[in-house]
Amino acid sequence: MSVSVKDVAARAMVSVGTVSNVLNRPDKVAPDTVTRVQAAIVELGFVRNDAARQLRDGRSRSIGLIVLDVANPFFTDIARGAEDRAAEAHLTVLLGNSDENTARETSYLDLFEEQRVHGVLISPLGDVRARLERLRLRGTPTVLVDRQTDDKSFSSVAVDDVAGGTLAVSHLASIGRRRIAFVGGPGSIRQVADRFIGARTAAKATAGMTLEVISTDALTVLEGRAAGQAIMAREPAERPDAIFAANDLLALGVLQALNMAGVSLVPQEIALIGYDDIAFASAAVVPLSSVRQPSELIGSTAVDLLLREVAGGDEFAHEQIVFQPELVVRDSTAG
Amino acid sequence: MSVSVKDVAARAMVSVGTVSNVLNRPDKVAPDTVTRVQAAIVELGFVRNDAARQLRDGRSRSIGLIVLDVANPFFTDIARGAEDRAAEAHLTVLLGNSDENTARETSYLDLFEEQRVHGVLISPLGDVRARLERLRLRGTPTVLVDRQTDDKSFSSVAVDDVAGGTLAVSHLASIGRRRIAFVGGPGSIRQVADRFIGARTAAKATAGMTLEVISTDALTVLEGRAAGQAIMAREPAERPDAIFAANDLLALGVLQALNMAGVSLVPQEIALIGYDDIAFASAAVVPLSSVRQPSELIGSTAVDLLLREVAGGDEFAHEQIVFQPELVVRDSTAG
DNA sequence: TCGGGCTATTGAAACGACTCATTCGCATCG
DNA sequence: CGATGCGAATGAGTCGTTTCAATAGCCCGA
Repeated sequence: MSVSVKDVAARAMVSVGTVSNVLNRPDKVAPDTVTRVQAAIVELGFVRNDAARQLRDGRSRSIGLIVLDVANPFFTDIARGAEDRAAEAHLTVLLGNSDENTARETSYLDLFEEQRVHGVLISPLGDVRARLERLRLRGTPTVLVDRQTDDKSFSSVAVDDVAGGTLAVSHLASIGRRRIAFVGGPGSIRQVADRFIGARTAAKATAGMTLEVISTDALTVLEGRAAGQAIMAREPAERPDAIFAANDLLALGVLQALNMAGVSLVPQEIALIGYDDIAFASAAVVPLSSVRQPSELIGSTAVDLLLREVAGGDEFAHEQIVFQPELVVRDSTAG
Repeated sequence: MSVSVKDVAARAMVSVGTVSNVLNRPDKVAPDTVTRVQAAIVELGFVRNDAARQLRDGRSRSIGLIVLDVANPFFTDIARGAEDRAAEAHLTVLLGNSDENTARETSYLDLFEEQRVHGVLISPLGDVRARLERLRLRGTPTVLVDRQTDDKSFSSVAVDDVAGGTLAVSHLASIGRRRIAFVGGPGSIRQVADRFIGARTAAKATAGMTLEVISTDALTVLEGRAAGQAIMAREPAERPDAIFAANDLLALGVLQALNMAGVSLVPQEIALIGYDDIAFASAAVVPLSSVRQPSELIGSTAVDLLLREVAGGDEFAHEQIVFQPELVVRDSTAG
């Protein structure tokens, strides 16, 4: 059925070893032999069988990436950064979407383990530490993405979410807002928790500021809309005068809800700021203020760290890289 | 290093064949043997090596999906639909992003071929027919996504883009617009070409309607913004009174540009309609009218067709499925 | 007690590429 | 003319799983 090195060897009248050499170290083979073998390859339409290669050297040429939500441009940007850097190292990225669901997260880890993946990049959801330790014992290193570890046992690439939260709420304070609502959840997601901590810090530092939490079940446009509707259901006096949403998807949802109410409340009545600065933020009903993270850079850096771990072996000092977020002010927090 | 069936067999004091049977047909094995083997598996932390399985049965348990742009929510939706359906059949989806770039497209096809992928779903860019024929000869069927074939030699799932184009422009006509601009490109992308054809048809059917083309190099927010700026650079009298953008990303970009100009021109001066109805369309500065496609359904249907081809063997009658698009009217074409 | 009919288990072969110790052929040198 | 050195080519063995024909063991009926 499928053409194998053996067929190529037969046709070129050389041994399989030579074919393999032509494929992998052509300089070790006499020029005319190379030509002959390559001709045979073309004539027969030979294509390497990756499974056989993988079997032989015990690991695949892919790295697994598990993100919380592919529908979130922040993560597709990370994926793109990772993919580009991986391609330079002749590696492929397998993209898994945990969808903020631990079962899916686990099932992707299972898959990656069966595939003997080169390494794993993960934006973890549940408590996967034990799992990752096991992978490491097997020789598959992990880099945590968008998350710092408490201990130093893993490499990680993250953005300082506490600082980001502070950035957002300080900004709201600076435009005179005092009754802040934090929209986000579940709190088990570390990014959400940290952004809230940062927000709380800033709130405490501001005289007369109150901070309430409106919690959501996921970081999606839909959940944001629900939160926005809950706010609009209140008496106007009971509403916050500023909202900090844990990410842009939520913020856009909130914005939709506030706008469906008819009058345009943002930013006069209610200021709104999101997080991630996805491409759509600037195109929103009211261009959205946000906290920008260097997403592609996160992805490519994660791959760099991973490759370093792969090369370094066990006795590698894990590295924790933390980027700083950046405030982006637009109309939604004007005045 | 890695634990193999052999180790499990030794520990459970059975043969490797029996371990394999426990893994694949536990009903053929005596109950207490099953228990013993499973215990050994847990104790040793055995995980199947996928490469070896693939090598054995000649193909992987993945299907390859090549899309034009992962940053476009339309395609991530398709991917999600495909992934869910594939998971039901215990298959994985490898997502490749051609980025509207034939070199990348080819390189993903190479990769999938080396991986002996189960089948390929592709939203083709260049002329890949020959390539796909070759894959088919190797036993790897293809389903074209978001594209109908001219001949009937491939299965395909598509949406009637000509109808969609007509839908959009007829709608613009119905709200009294006559000087239409079509923003889109490159024309080599079939979706773009078809939507334009549909637009032209509708334009011709409308008395006094003119249709100009403002062409772009890609279907991105950035390109859309450039097109919008080009329009704003004109004398107001020279500007169109309605814009049909080939997709929502472009439309959002155009919208940004028109809005940066300060005054809010949409929809009074210029009506705007996009295509795809991505989730962000309704959250735009001016909620965007669009033409909706059933994206997740496209993805899952494509996998269905693919599986049918895999099962059906060579003598399978290829199926062409065409969905109808649907007009979604929002503020950007109000009045 | 022997044989037939079961079920449970075995173990070797096969999948395809890669590696590496070995061999081959040839030219150069003493 | 034999020894030495060197580049080129070889081919068996390996990776881990699955398959399948063959075997082992067992019970039951004749």
